[in-house]
Amino acid sequence: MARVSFREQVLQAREEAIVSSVNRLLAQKGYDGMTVDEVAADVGIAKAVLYKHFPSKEALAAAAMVRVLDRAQARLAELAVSGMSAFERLQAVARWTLEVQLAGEMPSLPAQNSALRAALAADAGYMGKLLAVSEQLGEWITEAQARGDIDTAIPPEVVLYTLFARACDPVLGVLKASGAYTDERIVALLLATCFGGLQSRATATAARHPGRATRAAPAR
Amino acid sequence: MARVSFREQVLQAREEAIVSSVNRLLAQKGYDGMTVDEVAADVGIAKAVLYKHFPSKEALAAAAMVRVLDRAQARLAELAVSGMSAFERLQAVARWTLEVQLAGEMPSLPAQNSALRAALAADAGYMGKLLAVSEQLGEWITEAQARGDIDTAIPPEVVLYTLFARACDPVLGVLKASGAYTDERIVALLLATCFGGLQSRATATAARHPGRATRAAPAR
DNA sequence: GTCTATATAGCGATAGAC
DNA sequence: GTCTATCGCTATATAGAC
Repeated sequence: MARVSFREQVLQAREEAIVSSVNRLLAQKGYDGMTVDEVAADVGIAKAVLYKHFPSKEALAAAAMVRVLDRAQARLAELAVSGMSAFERLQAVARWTLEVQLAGEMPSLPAQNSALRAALAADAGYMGKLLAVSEQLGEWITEAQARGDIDTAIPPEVVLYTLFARACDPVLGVLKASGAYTDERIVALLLATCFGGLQSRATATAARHPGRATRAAPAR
Repeated sequence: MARVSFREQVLQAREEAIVSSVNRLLAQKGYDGMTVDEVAADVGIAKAVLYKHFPSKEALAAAAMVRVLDRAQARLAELAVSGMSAFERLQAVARWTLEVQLAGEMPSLPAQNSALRAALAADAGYMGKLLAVSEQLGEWITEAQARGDIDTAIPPEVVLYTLFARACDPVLGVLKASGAYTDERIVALLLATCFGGLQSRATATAARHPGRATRAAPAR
């Protein structure tokens, strides 16, 4: 039957608490900076207990990534029935990732760490979620391109990677640390640079006509 | 006198070899992934000798960063007398950083590592170079904005940070690893997304007229 | 089942031999 | 002056007490 014992509920609640701590610590200090002792102390349990739930530090990171992908999927599901255009949905997703980052809840993993990346690639749950999210976004990207809202000269997967990269763009942290901008303004600025680029619209339009060379190098 | 002994020349040459190795290893494995033993082995000297030249691993990283900033400064000096517009010079700088990254010669430091960041902030050579490069770029940015080539709604320092961030954009590594693009095309694509944004020009122009909401959120 | 205490290993940094 | 050998510390992971 589907009956879940009280004991199992307690265990699951603690697991959630662990993943939540890992998520925040990964956002604050990154993977290499986070220690397992710290996680145990933050959750309020002994390290040995932590290892009863998760077999390794890599598994902890994977669990945190799965949770953030779960949340992303939930946000995608909301947007799917929102009546927004594909382009607006993509912007809304980008905005959401920036807000998660501002809230200090976006786990950051090192770009290059062969052991960790191998562990993540071997995690079926992580890879499945990542694929599902990527496919949904890919659909919206091609739709936005078909409607003429996203530059068709950019391959869809490059658009996808660009959006993923913006979800952990260090510029947000720098702007936040400078203290010169409100959170709202930071989000607006980063969305503008991501979707609109640095170039002014006037220049971009003028560059469409041959004879001038001020436009950014075309994506051949 | 300015006479430099043969011995000192040898020491300086070795120092250059050390920094060169550190630079490449930082680009390959990142700061946390790089070990001092590895550096010594790569240079072909004993670790103790390494510590005669540089007092710590952090100092090694700082030296590598100073060297890359030196090279950036040299490139800026070339561009300053090139006859290009400010906007074109900024694009040329961005292109150069992408090419350095493609060549596997862009050292990558962790975004969050208090000890390392403190050491870098305390390094006068590093901070001086960083300031000099930033100021030169800042001049070009404001000039490009005055000429209407860069969006004036974006504060100059945000443009600066965006360019710095593109110099270590992980998207380049992903595209390179996919093997689906030539180096030239990768550079073209990343320059296009950075300066031109994801949005198509047609949509961007249409959005200038009120009544539609397809443009990226304006930078208020 | 939970915690204390420890095993094990890797890395930054150094002392001492030649 | 250069290298071998090692120290000391930290962090992941585990065994055994209660």
